[in-house]
Amino acid sequence: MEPLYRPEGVEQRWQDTWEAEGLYAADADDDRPTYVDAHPPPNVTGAAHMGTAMGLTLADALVRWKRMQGYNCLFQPGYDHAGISTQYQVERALEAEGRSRQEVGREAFVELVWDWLRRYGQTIMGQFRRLGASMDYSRERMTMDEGYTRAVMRHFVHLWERGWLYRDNRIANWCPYHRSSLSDLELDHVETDDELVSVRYPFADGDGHVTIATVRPATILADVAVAVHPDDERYRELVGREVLVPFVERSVPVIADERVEPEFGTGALKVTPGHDPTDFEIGRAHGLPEPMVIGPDGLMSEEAGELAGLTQEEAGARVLAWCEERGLLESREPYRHTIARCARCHSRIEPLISLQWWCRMDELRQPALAALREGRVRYHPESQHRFAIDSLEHAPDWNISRQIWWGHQLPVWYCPDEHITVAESEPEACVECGSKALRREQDVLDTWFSSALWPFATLGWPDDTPDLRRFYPGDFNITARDIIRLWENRMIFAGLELMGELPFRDVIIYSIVLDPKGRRMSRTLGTGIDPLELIDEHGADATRYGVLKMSSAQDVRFSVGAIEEGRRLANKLWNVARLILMNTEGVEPAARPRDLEERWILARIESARVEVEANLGSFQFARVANALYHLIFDDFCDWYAEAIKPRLYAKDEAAQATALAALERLLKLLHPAMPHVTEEIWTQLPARQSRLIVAPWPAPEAGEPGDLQRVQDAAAIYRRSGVRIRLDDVEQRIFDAVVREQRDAADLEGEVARLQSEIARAERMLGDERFVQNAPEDVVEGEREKLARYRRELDALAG
RNA sequence: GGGCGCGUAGCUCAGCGGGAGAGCGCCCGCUUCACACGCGGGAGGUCGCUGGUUCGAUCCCAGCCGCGCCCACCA
Repeated sequence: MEPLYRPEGVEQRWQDTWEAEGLYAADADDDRPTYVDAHPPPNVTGAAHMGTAMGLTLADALVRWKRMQGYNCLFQPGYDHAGISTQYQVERALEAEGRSRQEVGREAFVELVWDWLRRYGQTIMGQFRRLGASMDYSRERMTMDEGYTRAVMRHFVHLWERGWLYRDNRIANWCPYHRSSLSDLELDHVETDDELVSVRYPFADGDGHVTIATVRPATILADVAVAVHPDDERYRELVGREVLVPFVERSVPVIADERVEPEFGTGALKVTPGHDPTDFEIGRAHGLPEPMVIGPDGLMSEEAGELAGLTQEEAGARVLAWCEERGLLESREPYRHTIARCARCHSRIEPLISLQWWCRMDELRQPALAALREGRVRYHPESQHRFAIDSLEHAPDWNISRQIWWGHQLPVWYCPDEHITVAESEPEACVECGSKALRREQDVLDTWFSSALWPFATLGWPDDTPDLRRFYPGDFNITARDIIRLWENRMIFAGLELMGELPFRDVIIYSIVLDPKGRRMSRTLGTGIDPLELIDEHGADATRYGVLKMSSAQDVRFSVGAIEEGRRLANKLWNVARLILMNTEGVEPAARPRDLEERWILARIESARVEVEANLGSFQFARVANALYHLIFDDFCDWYAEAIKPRLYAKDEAAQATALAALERLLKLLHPAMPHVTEEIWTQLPARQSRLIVAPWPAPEAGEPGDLQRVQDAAAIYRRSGVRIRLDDVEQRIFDAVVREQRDAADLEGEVARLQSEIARAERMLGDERFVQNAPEDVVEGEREKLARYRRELDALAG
């Protein structure tokens, strides 16, 4: 064994070995209790980033822990076809060759995407393996593989039969680049410098005008009304009158609607149902027409008359010029506001009316809401639980159709009379009129419509499979905060609706990893950090440890220091293992504690076991990392190992056997966090029955009462004394003796003074009736214990 | 605009009602036979600000100030 631990070859070897030996595999015939994570499937064309690495590490630590506890673990790997995102990447690649998707045609384009996936996809599972994620890679799935597609079709048909799907002309976010509608969740909102213009709308029947403000003068052409707030004194008498829309000189009514914000602009709103979501609602409420003057390409459409074909900027300029000539342009001022852009291609979003498929949320959300409110499924941390309930409660109907080509085509057919037939596979005839001239809906489903099925579609649903019976429901799901509404809540209601059972009990929301300057890590900003580079440089164990350590708060700054700490920890563990292994040849591990420090370290490891279990169980991973670090550095190495060294050199068999037993337990506790280095050391221990990855997790063990306390007292004094251990002396001492020995060399005066002042302080507090009566019992008890300890220490020093 | 969170040692962060902590960095001393990715010692802090509750507040409450993330149709 080299003195410097080098993870490079070691980690790769163990990853290969564990997988080859089937230790990651989940078996439906294995009837031990199950532990299941249907892990978030990354975008098939993506690369792992820090968030991916964090979610994966936390999940893997839990899975490894439970595997050692004897659970039949399923850690499910796979990919999401990620409709819009993937299509966008392939389109970009096409454009680089000077071609467009339209030229290629739909069928060929979809084939191209598949080719692309075969070539560039499938890289993330390599990254997952490299981090040591103990997934059952033989079960890899993709949300568009054959079986999964059947599940998606069944999902759609099921919702249709329940009467929760409908097709309607509604205003939707439209991306002119993708030529598709987008859900609200697929947008970015970007601050933009714009211009707010005020334009006069003259009364149709006389003098005077109403002034409105707009940032999009081109949409004036599609105005159908001017709206004011019903309580707005300034305009009350105008309601019911008619005004002339500039440029088109169409007469439209002034109406009253509560959606108008009297404080904004002039308090009068031009109503353009075709191009604005609020206006659309107002228009529907008042039965107004819904003309559109902007087309799917973002340019002015035929309905814009002489302005057809112009960009919105050009058209807007023409409209304003027209107004200016007639004295209708009141003002133009710079205006900064946020506008919606496509999260993928950053095109400016056009709200347009289009024919879309929708999923009604009213009934679907109810069982999920009840489950959340009753705590049958819990988000961690608690604050996210409240957010999840709130966003599910207010979720509007779900636009599930997308006008793109890559994805699950809706299982919907239309006859020439536009009757709708919904079926899992191609029907023979229209269900209403029997017509055989059916054409299939061209739209595809929102990616999340399929992702929502992940916890059970990966197990074979809609078929009744042994896997499904064994591994559903799962135990937890772990994800980033911004996915709660997109995915987590939808898995919850889909699981309840289709399986009749919640897909998991716990949802863990991990930290958002910011760059060292506190900005969001982003590939486009170049502020991302590639986990693979970290693994190459520091090792997977070190990276895992660092990620655990960083995972405490809601937003965390990336700090390479945490990963370096992990590397030092791995090295430290490696070296203390060398010390023990080099000096215990031919000895079997067995806890045979004789001296106090031996009883103490076993008790200390036991207390660490309790701490690790409690914190893994409550998903407080940073505390796990912290507990392990101090256990190893402060207690096991600096103290225990130093103390027993002479006995190891002297081939004291009881000490040797105990050291091996202690090391064994230590490795087990550390394995979920740092699996590779621990397994590597494990194989070098004598008489191994199994791999560490499947070795039994330590059972609770009773120690000698008081051991931990007594040695900690001695250690505290010893450390403060400033005297280093002299190895030849250590062998003979038991700790009470050590303390006596040290006191001559120690700064006794200072130590005694300090203890006396502490004792005085504790006595003062305990003598204060207000404290004893008012403070919580455990606090008072804590003070009593401190007082007792200080007195013991003082006695020990006094000899 | 709404929600959530954060301001503690130069940096990254723990602690969350009774002694101000860790790791890194810095200073001093150690080629001690597991480890210099180490060992021992040390310097460094009005615990963002202002009030309140309490015998006592870094910790609880309120209000400010600063920062971040998520969300959002004020034209």
